[in-house]
Amino acid sequence: MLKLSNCFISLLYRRKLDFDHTKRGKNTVESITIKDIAKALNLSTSTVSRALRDSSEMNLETKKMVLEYARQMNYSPNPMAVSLRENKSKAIGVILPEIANSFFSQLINGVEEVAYEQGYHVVIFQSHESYEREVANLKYLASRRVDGMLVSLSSLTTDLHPFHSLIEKGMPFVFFDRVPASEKVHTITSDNYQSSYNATKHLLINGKKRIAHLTSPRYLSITTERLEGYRRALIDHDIPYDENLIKFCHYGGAVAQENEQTIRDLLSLPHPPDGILAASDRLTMGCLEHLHKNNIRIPEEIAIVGFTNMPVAGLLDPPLTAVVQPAAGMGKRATELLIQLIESPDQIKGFQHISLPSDLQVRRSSASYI
Amino acid sequence: MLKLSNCFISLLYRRKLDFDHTKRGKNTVESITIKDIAKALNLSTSTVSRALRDSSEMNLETKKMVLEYARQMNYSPNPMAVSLRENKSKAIGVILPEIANSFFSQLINGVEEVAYEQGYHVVIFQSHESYEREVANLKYLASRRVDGMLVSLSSLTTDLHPFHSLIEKGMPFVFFDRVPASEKVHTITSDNYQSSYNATKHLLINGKKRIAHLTSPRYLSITTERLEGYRRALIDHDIPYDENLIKFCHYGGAVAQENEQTIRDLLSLPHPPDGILAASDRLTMGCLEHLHKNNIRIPEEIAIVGFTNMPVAGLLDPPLTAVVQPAAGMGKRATELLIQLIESPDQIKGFQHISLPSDLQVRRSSASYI
DNA sequence: TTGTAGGCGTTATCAT
DNA sequence: ATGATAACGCCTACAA
Repeated sequence: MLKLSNCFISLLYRRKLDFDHTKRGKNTVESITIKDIAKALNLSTSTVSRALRDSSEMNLETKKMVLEYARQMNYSPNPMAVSLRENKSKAIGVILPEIANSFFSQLINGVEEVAYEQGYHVVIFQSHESYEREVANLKYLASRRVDGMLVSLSSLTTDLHPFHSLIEKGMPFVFFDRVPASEKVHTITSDNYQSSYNATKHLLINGKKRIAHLTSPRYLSITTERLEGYRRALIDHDIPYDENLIKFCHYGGAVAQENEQTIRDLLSLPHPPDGILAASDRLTMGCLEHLHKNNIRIPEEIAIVGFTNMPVAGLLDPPLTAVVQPAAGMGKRATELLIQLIESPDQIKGFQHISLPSDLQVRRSSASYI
Repeated sequence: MLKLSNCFISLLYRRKLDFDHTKRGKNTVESITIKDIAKALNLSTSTVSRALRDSSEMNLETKKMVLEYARQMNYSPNPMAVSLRENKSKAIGVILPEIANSFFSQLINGVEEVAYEQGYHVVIFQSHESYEREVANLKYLASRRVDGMLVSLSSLTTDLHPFHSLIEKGMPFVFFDRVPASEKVHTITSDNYQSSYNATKHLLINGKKRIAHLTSPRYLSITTERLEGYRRALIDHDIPYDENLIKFCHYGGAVAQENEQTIRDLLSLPHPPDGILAASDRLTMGCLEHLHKNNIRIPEEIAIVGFTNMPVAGLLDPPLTAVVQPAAGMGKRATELLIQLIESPDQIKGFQHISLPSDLQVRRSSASYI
């Protein structure tokens, strides 16, 4: 039986000097391997491996010794070797429009929470609302062999072929928020129809009669769902639906110029709106900025309700009525589902379509009495 | 010479069915390997490898054939195998307090831009201002064998040993924004002293005489630098430095309760401040919220200047005078330096300390005439 | 109970 | 010009 001394620890991560048989990456941090442990304890690598995997078919003494030594040496298995063997990377790829956005960064928080808990790491890519970059990210993540992907589509994505071809090849996918219209993918969304209905109804109840809807491109399903909620609320309150009041923004708000132009168009209508329902952070802020610039009183002349997760909504001028989506919750649910798809796909029958409730936070931008 | 038919493409990512000699991860996406190419073209793996690496010592015809086939099959090398062999992961670890924060998410944008350009991927971890989580992330990233790390310290970090021990073992590190006071690390910061000096001077010029400074814990170097700028501006304007007006927030603004209490303490001083310089998003918003709640007029009763990168600063009530840090630029510079440290450390002599200029955007919260 | 051998995908070295 | 081999670190079927 070997006696283990504490000085073992000092060997940890030593740089190997006997290292010239091949030109490897220099200046890399070297860690202890199973082979090192085996050598040190006069065992074979398989025995060490067994001990570390806590096999039952072995001498308890040996196992204890190995585990103790490994602990002292701060051993941790080389993830690259494990990945290579298992043909999985324990990594999840995330593709979304941008992270400098309250909604998406909260979403990522939810993703990370679940992922790290389950031993996955998260690799984040931004499409910046560009279809090309989205597809490039997709390819790169596939080539990096991530175990699964979470995606929120760019506002410009219409061709879903690249996604479907990966799905067919067996890559697990879950879409959230900006999901494809197709029924044949897993999706996590917030209750777009209902929250849009409620927001519109709220404006109507506050006496607004010409409510504009500023939204993302029409081929996104969140757009059509929100539009439908908006439309239904109008119908339920006997207000005519006017197509001139619906503005689809190609870049989903990412391009300031487009926002500016759209809002200007809206305000210069022969019969301009007295209320606006804006479908994203950017669109909402664009509105606010433009109304400020033109000294239009909010909500008296024009009321605003915006989809936004910004924590400062209440500190804006005026305090902003907001549809707050359960971003972190959506990230968590999506990740839970994805990991299930990765680890036990047979348990999941059919395609999941999960919808979580949003929260309408009423403030002064839509209700002058507050 | 083999003739290549287009149907090769359909083989891509096929699921291998002859796959029972060992229990591998099921349901994984299988990709084409060098071995597959070799078999298909009746070559050895070494020849294929050589062709793919564009070796000059080989038949041009063969090379062309291999490359064409690989292209058709959409071959991409298995990064796990490459990593294992090269003992490097082409991954950069990032640890920072939180991503749901304009400054940090812009910082990440900068990091990603450079990293992906250079073929690295970025793995992001949040400390959520907890020292324990920070250290746990550090260990995890080390065990994942990232090639280098970018770190912005949690507000509670005082013990830098875990970092230094990794640095000694050869792990490349670059700190940004919240950097250790030590001279013996690479750092990227904004010009904390100067921007704080300018902001304070701006308040003084606008007639404020009792300026409070709401800031992060005192052992962070950004705190001492900003404090020094503030102090110097007071001295230069013959205003006495009053310790009661300096409030260090243990959690750097992350805990709303602490912010609230701190601001309340400040306002209930026998001689309360008429101006506040707040050192972070959270602290600034905490102030704003509290002043709103108590109907204190900004800037007449109390003026505010805040360090913040929020794009909506100008839409707040009142529009907020902001010290805007070059977040994306800091991320880029940090990543460039880190990649240099990883790939050619010999080129870098001594420790780099890069400081980038901030921008003071004057709005109504500090200047009633605007 | 433990050791040996082979393989995951890639590439450098040596041999042909 | 090309092929065989070994090695990166880990795991496991099989042999001892």
